[in-house]
Amino acid sequence: MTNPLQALWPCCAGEESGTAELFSALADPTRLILLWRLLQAQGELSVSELSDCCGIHLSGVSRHLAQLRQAQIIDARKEGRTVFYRLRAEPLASTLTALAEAVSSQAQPSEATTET
Amino acid sequence: MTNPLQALWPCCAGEESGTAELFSALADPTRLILLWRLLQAQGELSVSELSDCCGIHLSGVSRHLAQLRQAQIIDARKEGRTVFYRLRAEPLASTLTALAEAVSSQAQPSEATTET
DNA sequence: AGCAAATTTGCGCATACATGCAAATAAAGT
DNA sequence: ACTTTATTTGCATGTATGCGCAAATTTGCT
Repeated sequence: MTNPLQALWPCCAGEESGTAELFSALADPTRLILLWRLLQAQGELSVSELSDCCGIHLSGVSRHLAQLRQAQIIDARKEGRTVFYRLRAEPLASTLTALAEAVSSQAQPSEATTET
Repeated sequence: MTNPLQALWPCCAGEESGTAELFSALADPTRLILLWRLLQAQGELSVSELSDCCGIHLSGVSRHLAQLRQAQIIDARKEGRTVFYRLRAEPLASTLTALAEAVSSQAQPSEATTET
């Protein structure tokens, strides 16, 4: 692998580019709302609770959560007939940080970047 | 806007969720390769140069670059008949960092997470 | 067993996206 | 003017994605 960006995200089975999978999971307004809700909650929320905040059918919410879960961004815990989801900080935070550092290490034109 | 996650990414015209647009731009293996190439280059690269590293047609590369450009992740500069692209560090790096902090502030149950 | 609640899954549909190819621009060079 | 080079854009196509609705599944209650 000549491309560390591709490998930044260690999750996602045997995919070609795990990082792309991570960003795909984050690339939807509804999923961002769900993540934000989980962030606010500072803990677990059920599918029903989560579905209150986004204007789509509950089945859709369930699918979105499954997607986030598969991307290892959130965790699920089943208690009785309800399923509780919670945000999983790592390795999300570390990956984003690493990415930020990689980006800023470059185009940060300390000098010598004579543009137009 | 009750959702800071949606507003984290200030670019992208009048879109509903700029952050989702940002991640959409990053959610493709080819585009990640291009970004990595620009990172390595530590400067500008032309479309032709960029297209060497990813296995798709040059026209596709051009489209991907346009997408990254519209997402304000890269900048373009035209010199003669060639167009040079370069990575734009900000606000990408800041946004990723902010996101990482938001995420780690929560599920990191180390201590001090005394919520509101 | 029978019923109700919480969640997931199958299906169909509409829309978005990535891609290659060929044509269109744009800018030089002859 | 004609030709060559660099890049973009139109078009067609196959594939992925988000959605609602209804049915299936799982679990708890009586």
